[in-house]
Amino acid sequence: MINVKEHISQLIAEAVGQLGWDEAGTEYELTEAVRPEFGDFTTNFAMVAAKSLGQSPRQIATDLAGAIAGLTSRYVDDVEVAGPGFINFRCSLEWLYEEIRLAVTMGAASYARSNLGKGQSLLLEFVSANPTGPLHVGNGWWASYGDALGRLLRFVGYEVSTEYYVNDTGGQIRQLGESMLAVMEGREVPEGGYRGEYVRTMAERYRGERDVTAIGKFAADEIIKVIRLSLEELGIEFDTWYSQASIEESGAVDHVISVLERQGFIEEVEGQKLFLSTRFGDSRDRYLTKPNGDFTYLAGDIAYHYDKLVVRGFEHVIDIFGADHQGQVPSLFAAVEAFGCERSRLEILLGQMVSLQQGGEKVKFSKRKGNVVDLAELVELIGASAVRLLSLQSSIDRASTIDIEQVTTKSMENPVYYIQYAHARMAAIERMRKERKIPEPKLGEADLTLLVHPRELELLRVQARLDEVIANAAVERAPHKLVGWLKDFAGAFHGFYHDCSILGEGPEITAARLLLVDSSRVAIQVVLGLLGVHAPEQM
RNA sequence: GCCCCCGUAGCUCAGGGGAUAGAGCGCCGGCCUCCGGAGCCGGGCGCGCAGGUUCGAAUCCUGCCGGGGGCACCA
Repeated sequence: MINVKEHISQLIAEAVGQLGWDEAGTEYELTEAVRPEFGDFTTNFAMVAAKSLGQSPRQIATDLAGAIAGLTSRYVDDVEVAGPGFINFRCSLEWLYEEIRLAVTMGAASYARSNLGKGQSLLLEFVSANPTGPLHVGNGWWASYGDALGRLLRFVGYEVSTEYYVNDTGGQIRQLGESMLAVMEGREVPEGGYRGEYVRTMAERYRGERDVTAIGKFAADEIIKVIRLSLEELGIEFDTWYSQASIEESGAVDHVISVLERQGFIEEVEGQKLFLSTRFGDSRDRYLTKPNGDFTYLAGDIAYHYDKLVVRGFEHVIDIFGADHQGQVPSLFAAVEAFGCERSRLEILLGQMVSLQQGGEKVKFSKRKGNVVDLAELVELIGASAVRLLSLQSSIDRASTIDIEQVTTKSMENPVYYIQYAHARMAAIERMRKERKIPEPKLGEADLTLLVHPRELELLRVQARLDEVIANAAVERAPHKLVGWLKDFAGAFHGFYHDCSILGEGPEITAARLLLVDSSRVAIQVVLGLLGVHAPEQM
């Protein structure tokens, strides 16, 4: 079994050689044709090489197409020049049937896998919301993104660990403790404190000492349990939960500061440690300690990254931040460089802000009751699959607005049903096959060349794109491209299902179509799995 | 003031150097004696503005306009 595109690339290389052109380094593209009359694949070779060959694109294309046509190929039926100098390849349908064989023999566990990552170890940190309250819908959006990205990178051959960095120390936790103490003593919650219902609930359950630090720790631990649970309900589990407090207690922060000091990147200013991050392109130097001697947040974060890159030694580290944290990006990169790591080993992905509205009205992410801003509530309402697919539809580079009303009441706007329905139909066909006692088709016996209906071919074409879609989504850290593929694929399947009777047109065509359905099912399961969306047997 | 992201159809968003820019929703019409109609088919003078690079720009560069987010010894 071969990859047609590689095959065509070889033909091009061979033809170029025959023509005596020295164009080995030409960065041309070989892409799927955008329209049927352009064949199956297209290359822009002639346009790209025009300058260095000193000939017109049309002339180059004509010569090259002629040379390629002289080569024998099992897959390429026809080569022609079109437009400004495109070379279009028309292929026999065999390459599409190969896709069925691949999918059916490999199954959902290995079909479309690759080894782009070459086993590189990678730490993916995401969500990391402060344990001062339950997760809101916005957290869930990025959580789905991070989880899908992790699955995707694992699928293409990275050795991925996922991690949640727990900010279980510092001012916000103290604030949380003070808010709870105030509730317990019947006082007004202090300015800037936490006043959600959950604070009251925890206060009622607390039995320990009336000490702000102890209470804060208790509360953070309780909230982490809640967070963990709502993530699990979304289908997300982390390999590790990494405690900020533990880093500070272990002396790792002191250690990393001494590392920076030895390199001469720390200056003492009135007893405070100042990291000279401007030397590494930051817009200002950053304090690592406060006047009272406490570490700043950045100090802990630097120690945390030192731990990831140096102590634990991950080859590559990805952080997913909200755009509201972009300010810390230059400082972190400065620190990474200062403690002696290649900048490129750290990758920070910024998700643009997620906001909520309810029937046109903006809704604040307040922790008050009433609005469905709580992630767990939304998951309960529309299900994990719907939440995940909804959040994975668009790029994280775009600030998105979630309309609670639209998402919850007019759920037809959610493509999850359309996509899952395609899978449920595939499963239904299999049930019907058994019910009608139609024999299970065998790859070696069935005649796949019976699959010539435009709907069948369209379905296979979409499926054949999957490799590239996955690779692209992984490289661009863009799992939403998988959703785009799913929509196309589900659409192609529904069209096929509508126009082609699978079980009713005689045993030969039935066998071929059943294999096509099997193949489709493998493909869709792979992608649903990457997104963490359930593939239902029936709906 | 400086930095990051985004302006694509009425709305929500894909496409991010290639040949005629797409989908969903909404709106208007069709399609079930037949494997699930949560489906299928048809209906669309839309890339914020102005320059530039290129054989070719929605896509890359510059400027402007508009929206979001940053610019802490907070987290």
